[in-house]
Formats: sequence, structure tokens, C-alpha cells
Amino acid sequence: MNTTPILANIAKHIALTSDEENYFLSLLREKSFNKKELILRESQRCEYINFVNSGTLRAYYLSNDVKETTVMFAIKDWWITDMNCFMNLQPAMLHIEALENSQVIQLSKNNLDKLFLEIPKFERFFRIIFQKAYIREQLRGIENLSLSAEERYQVFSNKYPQILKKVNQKQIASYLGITPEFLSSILSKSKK
Amino acid sequence: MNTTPILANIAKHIALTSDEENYFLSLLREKSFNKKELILRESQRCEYINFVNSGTLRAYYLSNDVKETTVMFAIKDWWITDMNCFMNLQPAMLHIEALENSQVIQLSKNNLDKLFLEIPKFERFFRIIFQKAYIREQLRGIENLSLSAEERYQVFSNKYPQILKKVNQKQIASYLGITPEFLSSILSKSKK
DNA sequence: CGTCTATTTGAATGTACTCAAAAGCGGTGG
DNA sequence: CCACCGCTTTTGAGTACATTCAAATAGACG
Repeated sequence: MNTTPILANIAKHIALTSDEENYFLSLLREKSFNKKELILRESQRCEYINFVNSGTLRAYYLSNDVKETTVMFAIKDWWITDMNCFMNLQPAMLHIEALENSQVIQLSKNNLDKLFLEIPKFERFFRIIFQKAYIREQLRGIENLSLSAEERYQVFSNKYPQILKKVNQKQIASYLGITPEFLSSILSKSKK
Repeated sequence: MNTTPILANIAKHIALTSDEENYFLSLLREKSFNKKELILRESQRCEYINFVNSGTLRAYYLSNDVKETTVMFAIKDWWITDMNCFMNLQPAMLHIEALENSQVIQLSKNNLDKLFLEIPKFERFFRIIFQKAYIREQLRGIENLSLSAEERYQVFSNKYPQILKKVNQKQIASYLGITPEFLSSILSKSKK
């Protein structure tokens, strides 16, 4: 199991002793998913929070079994799960799929609870993770309500150039909240 | 200073000894704002996170000095600030105004940092607060991208009936991301 | 090579916005 | 206490942004 990236990710916010590191690592498991495979399916339990070692994942909401709304993409060094489902033991609202062959490190809710008890520093770590996630989502919300579709595309492509390379237009459109046809017409106009 | 509500709010997630309670209370200050007064102005520093004892507050983003986008409302028992500004010491992006005479309890960033050091349990408390805030914002984002304006109004009025009573239509429209004229027409149609 | 999906293009439609004007409502001062 | 002022809400006409539907083209993958 390649644990260097996840330990580096943790070390951004808290410092662990080597005993703590070992205990933390003992709670993890590694899992690989093939392109197009589902990591999580709506209405399921979601036992794990996932740290992405390699690959690309996408979380989306499916309304009326037709319209997809992409909630987030995750690439190397991101954490992803259906947080409400995971933390509050609710049935999943989201689907999470692998957009390419991907390897993740999984931490179960039970093990996270243990971790909070054994090493309270992790409360701090996830406090910071959630704080950043909250700020990010709030900003996205403001952008969605105050910018035009074209401006939202610009913001997205400037903010996440690495993601832009990995995902197709249909998926970007569903992240921006527009149809693929309309994104296509925006892009062809703005080339001129 | 009426500290019962804030202590009850804290007690929802962590248990404090009476020494800890006293230390926590020593870090707080009470402040009152008149209707229409600004608690925070764009581009300012925002030193405080605010717990609402009474009244109603509204946080909004002002684009091009014209269009208001309401980010959140806060009534009794809610925490509110411009979180990016507060936590990352950035200039405020949001305005926060009192919609009626309001009383808040303020905790400064410096005192919060002290609190995290002295009583690490507060890392847990804010971990849970941010976790809930993240989940809430993510759900709102999904709703904004997948529902029509009329459906968003229904969701809002079912989820926040107390807030509905306190704020006017223009403010609700700016929360839903539509114009006041359009909300008015939605409401007159749905009465029939 | 053939199939499946993504992308493009265009026409018709719908949802929501802009602008303008009138009506309603609340607060303030004379 | 009433009249006036400013802001909110309503209404409607015209417009713009974005969707739907359909069909053609391009690309990816087995």
C-alpha cells in the first residue's frame, strides 16, 4: 500500500508521532476501481471515506433517474465520499464513479470513530478539512447564483485545470448545471 | 450576558466541565446591532464568529455593486460569519446585516485559537459544525442545479419556516437566485 | 469494422430577466 | 394623526439565456 501521499496530506495540518502514524495506517485499506465502476451507489450505505491515490472520481446526484448533477470531482490527493451518508449513517444520495482506473485508500466510519478517540488530533485534521470544504461549497454556491454559464466555465477551468483535462464536456456541463448542448455552443462561440 | 443559549448549543456536541465553561465564557463578548446595521462589510477584516442570541441576520454577496446573492440567513441558535475571511484572515467577500434588532455573542479568531489550544474538545465541536455546514451547502448546491425556481421556493419554505416569517420576498428571491419580480409571479400563480 | 457514446448544429420552446409603471406598505416628521 | 417618502411587491410587455428535441458527425473502444 502506497501510504506516502495520504501521510503527506495529513501532515499538511497535523503532526503525528510514528506510533500514531502506524496506528492510523492500521485502520486503512486500499482498493482499486476500474474505469466506469461505481464506488458508491444511491440508496446504499457508504461505509468509507476515500482518499484518492491515483485516478479520477466523480460524485453525482441523479434526479428522476434522468438528470445528472455533478457534485464534485476528485483527483490525486482529494478526499471524497457522500458525507451525509457517511457521517450520519443515511442512505446515499449520491453516486460515485471512477472516470478512469483509480486507486483509493479507504477509512471506515467505525475506524474513523476509533481514530477520533485514540488520536484527538484527527478532530483537528477533519475540522480543517470540513472548514475548507464548507468554504469551497459556499463559494461555488455564490458563483452558481451570480455568474452566467459562460463565466462559470471560465472560473471552473481556471480553478481546476488538472480536472479539466481528465473529464469530458458532458460531465463538466453537469457540474456547471447546464446541458451538454449548451456548453458545446458556449465553447464554439468563445473560440472565435 | 445571556449565556444559556450558547452553552446549550455547545452541549449538543461536547460536554464541558464547569472550569472549561468558565474559560470559554471568558473569551466571549456580547454585542447588539440595530435593524439595518452592518455586522460586517465587504473588504473589511472579520474578527469575529457570531452566535445569534436573538434577532435575524443575513449574509450576502454583492456583485458589481448591484446584484445581491444571499448566502445565508441566521436566526436564534445559529453561528454566522464570513468563514473564509474569519479563518483565513482574508478581506471579507460578504456583507452581513441585521434584518431586525439583534443580539449576538462574538468569539474572536485569536480567542478561538486559544480555545483550540486550551480545550481541544472544541476542535471536535467545530469539526461537527463545519461538517454540518458542508453537508448543508452541498445539498443546497444540488438543489440549485437540479430544481426549478418554484421547487426551490417550496424546499426553502418547508426547511426554514421560521426564517420565512422574518424576511421579505426580495431577500428570499436573492437566496433562491432569482429576481424579486419573478418570485412574485411564481407566488401569485401558485396561489391559484 | 461496427457499435456506442459524446459532441455539434439548428430550430422551436420555455424559463427567467429587464425595464417600466402602478399599487401597497411602513416608517417618520410635521 | 395624517401625509409623504422610500422601499417592496405586483403586473405586463419585450427580450435573453438556456433547454428540448432531432439529426448529423466525430471519437472511443472492443
